[in-house]
Amino acid sequence: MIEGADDTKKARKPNGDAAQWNYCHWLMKSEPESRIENGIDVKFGIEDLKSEPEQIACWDGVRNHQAKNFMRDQMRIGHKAFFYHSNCKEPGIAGVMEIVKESYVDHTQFDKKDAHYDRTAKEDNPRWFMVDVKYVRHLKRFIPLTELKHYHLEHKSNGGPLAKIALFTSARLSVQPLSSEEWDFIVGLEDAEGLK
DNA sequence: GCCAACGTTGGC
DNA sequence: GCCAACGTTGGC
Repeated sequence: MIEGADDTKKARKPNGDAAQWNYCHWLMKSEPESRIENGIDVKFGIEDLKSEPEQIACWDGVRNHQAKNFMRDQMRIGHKAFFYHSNCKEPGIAGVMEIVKESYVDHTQFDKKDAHYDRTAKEDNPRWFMVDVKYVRHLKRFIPLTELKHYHLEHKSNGGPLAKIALFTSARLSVQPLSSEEWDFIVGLEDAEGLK
């Protein structure tokens, strides 16, 4: 069978919204600084991903249905994602990773010792899914949230690729889609000088 | 540490 | 199915 041939199920769109786009660029948030949740440190920054065997890790712990649906229904092998550092001293985009395994059951939902244990999840009817990501590279420079916000506000007023970026229009979503225009604009920033 | 924004829960 | 109360996210 051809890879991804059973797309009827995986590619179905929420609410049958015909206007929904199928994305192939993503932004995924993780916390690079130590924080204890349910007695467990949830720290996982881009350096932690880089240190993993083969620089691959499962993106576990997502406990929001919209974020999960993006991973389960739309993320495909080869898609690129920004590694975003959240809830830290300097929030922003640190680097690029690649999806290397499509969605499968997030085992941590059944693990009482995990920070994101979900007592309502049942083994025969899992609620949460994850993908595997591989470190690709750091951006040539860290792109701080403040800079992205600057362009977002400017583009909202005068037009531009970041006018509707989910980072600000769906700020709390931990797995976000980006249009190709948004992606390209942000990648282009690494060669520009940061804002003073 | 504060708290605004927003997602989830549960009573009715 | 509404919506108030509550919980979480995440910038500041």
